[in-house]
Amino acid sequence: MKKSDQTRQRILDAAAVEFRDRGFAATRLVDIAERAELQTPSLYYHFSSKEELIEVVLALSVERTFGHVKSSVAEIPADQPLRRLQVAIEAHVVKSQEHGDYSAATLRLFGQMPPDIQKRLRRTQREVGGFWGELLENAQRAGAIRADLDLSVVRMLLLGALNWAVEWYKPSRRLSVEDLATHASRMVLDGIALPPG
Amino acid sequence: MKKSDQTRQRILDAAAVEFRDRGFAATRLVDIAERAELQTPSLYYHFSSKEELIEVVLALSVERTFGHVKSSVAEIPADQPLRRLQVAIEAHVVKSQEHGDYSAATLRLFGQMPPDIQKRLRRTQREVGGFWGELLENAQRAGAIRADLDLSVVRMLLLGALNWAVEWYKPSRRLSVEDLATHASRMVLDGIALPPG
DNA sequence: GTCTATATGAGGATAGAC
DNA sequence: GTCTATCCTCATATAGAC
Repeated sequence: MKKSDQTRQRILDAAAVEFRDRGFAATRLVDIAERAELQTPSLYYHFSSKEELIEVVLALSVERTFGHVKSSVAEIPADQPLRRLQVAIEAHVVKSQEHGDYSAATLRLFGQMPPDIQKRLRRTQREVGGFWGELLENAQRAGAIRADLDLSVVRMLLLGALNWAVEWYKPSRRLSVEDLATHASRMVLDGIALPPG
Repeated sequence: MKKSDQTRQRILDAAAVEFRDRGFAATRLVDIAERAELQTPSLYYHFSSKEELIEVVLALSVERTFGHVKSSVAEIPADQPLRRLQVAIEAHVVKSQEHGDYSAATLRLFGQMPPDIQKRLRRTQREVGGFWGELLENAQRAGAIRADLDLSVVRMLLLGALNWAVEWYKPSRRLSVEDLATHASRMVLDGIALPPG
């Protein structure tokens, strides 16, 4: 890796944290520069504007998590649709926590980005939505999911629960990321109520 | 209601929309003033600063939804803990959608507010958390919820799914708010998977 | 690649009339 | 209560040296 790439990475990591904590407009380039340990104008060697910075942060966030979800699911045979769903849920939780700064920044800022930025990012978002939609549809067609559920609603409730975890989860001895992921998949798939009887 | 109160309400409604769409720092007082149909300096007759405005929006948001949840749950006997939980979930969904501008603004901006504002608002947040925690604990003690679940994790996953709905749900003939609420309670309580067999 | 120095525009807040 | 006019601070972005 070239030195330039390392600096670029440092800037992005710093930007993710600052954007998450302060929001887009309130984040000053000098905050990002300080965290990345260089001077403000040096940022412009790597990025052409503050908007380009946030756009890269948001794009990386989604791509990383989704990439891991896709590859994890690919390892499970298609004839185990419920197991595929479980793996997807747990992979999503684990990976989004792994770069939680980026995930949380995306969660908070995406909806506030100017329309042109949102438009470019929505391409990936649709791809993600389509992938989860297929996972759910395949499971429902196989009779593994209740037939009377609206899967687009389920998908959004599900992703809401998972994505929101970056807002509150902090790794601890009591609750590992894997425990969190397991709780998520169990709640969504089996529910929290004890089956009657 | 005095005229002053009406204007105050118009300003708050306008502020919720603008803050939600642009974030705190990027929202200009002139945007809020235009939406509320007055001039920028007139805002200062009703509020002493931009920060006071956001703080009132955030406080109102949580109080309204939580107030409705509490009063809805109070109508259900304590010996039906699962039913109480279901009612709480559905009340939370319905009421948070009812003033969706405020809810979405809170969802996006709370974590970005300066520490002193967050601190003051956390009092109510803890109250809300405690209430949901008791709902879950009572149900678990009554044997209605799986004994091996960490209820604080369940609570946060659950509220994440519900709160995130203000980001994506739009009322339609196909899916009423009540349908959304039902889907949420069913997913959380019973899960989406068909019981085996 | 990173720096110092600076131009420039914008928005929160106040003064004071009506 | 709401207005017009204005102050003053501050942050993005650029110029240009090293």
